[in-house]
Amino acid sequence: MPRTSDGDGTPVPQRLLAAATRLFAEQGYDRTSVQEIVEAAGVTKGALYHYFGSKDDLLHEVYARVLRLQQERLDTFADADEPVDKRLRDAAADVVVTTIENLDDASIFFRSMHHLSPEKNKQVRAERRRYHERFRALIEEGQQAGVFTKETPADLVVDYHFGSVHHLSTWYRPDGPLSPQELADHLADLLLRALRP
Amino acid sequence: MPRTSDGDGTPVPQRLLAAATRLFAEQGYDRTSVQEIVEAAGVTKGALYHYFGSKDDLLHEVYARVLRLQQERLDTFADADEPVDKRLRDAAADVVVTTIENLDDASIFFRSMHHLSPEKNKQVRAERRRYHERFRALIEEGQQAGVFTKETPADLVVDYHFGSVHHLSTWYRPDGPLSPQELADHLADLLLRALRP
DNA sequence: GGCGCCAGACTAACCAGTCGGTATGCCCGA
DNA sequence: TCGGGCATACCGACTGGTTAGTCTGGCGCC
Repeated sequence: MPRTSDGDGTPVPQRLLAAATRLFAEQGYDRTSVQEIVEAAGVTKGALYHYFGSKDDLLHEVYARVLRLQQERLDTFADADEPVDKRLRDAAADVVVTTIENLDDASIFFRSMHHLSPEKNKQVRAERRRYHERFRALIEEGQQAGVFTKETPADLVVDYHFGSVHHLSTWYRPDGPLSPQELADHLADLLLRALRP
Repeated sequence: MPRTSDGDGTPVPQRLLAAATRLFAEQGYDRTSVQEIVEAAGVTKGALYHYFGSKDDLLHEVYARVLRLQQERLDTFADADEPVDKRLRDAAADVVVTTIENLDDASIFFRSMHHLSPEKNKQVRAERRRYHERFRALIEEGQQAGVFTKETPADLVVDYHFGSVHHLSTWYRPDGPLSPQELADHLADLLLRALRP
């Protein structure tokens, strides 16, 4: 009964995406063969190339999914009806929690950018920039309002914080002493303290 | 006259290392063929395998060089005869400058760890940990002395800062408005402000 | 009877590492 | 001072294995 799914109920494209995400995170993009992916998803190459144009395409889909999710969440927090320092704090903490919940995505995101074709890379960078700008705007708003110090350019602060978020996939261990939320609170504290006038 | 160097004066092993560093940073480890490396260095495979055991070995050498340099510099700053907040500030700013001066090394470092053989990976991690501990000790010393807040565990602060340093290779552009030193000062400021009690 | 969905053999390209061979300088005995 | 043995430094063709992507065909639903 071949009809976009079998065995378990999830559709083939999603199974492929899930398998690819896990394998890319574990072994890296180049070290993962298309053969491995299709075996992990319980299908064959025919299926993969039916739904995706190339291996590169598969990677691009992973990026698209992550970007969409993060942007949505940021918008939610940034648009909330709260004082700017609370909005920033919530957004900063949320991105940490979300990243931890999708650690595979995160390690792929930063480690495999250069495997995307130039045009897809450009596209991802553009979306990434939008995200960055939104976050920066939040900080600038606080700086104008006098809630945050103006000593450090907002751009730098954003990169400082996201550097640490990016780094999470390198050192965070689920069996560590801190829950994702506790960790997120700490990191958000660091950011907010660094912004204190 | 083949005798460890020719054309320019630099010895062949160093030429190979330099070529490999550049290419690994530009294209990633897997995307760089041994053939490309030897061509960039102006030799052939015979030469490469004469000096290095494997492609993996070459990568390991890059890591060894970076680790040695960073550890040396950290030790210098941490052992200085200065108050703890100045020592931390200097160390934190120096690692930024050094990283910018060797951006290729930095992007390889975090992007290609998983390409090292398991045992070499372990070795690199161990050395990395030593570095981390030294830095953490500095922060803990300040916390004990009451110069830094104890609100955030020292470990976390270290990862927070190095996350941003790591991230540098992603967004830093030499033609940007800030000199490496200015940027380093800003990032060190952020760290110190986040640690203010 | 056609179309979406997929299987799996096949191909053309590439790549790390090997290996037999060559060239050069150095040491040491005669 | 000569020469021959030996080590170091390197060359480049070759091999065995792997890989992304193609293509032909078949199965079942509408």
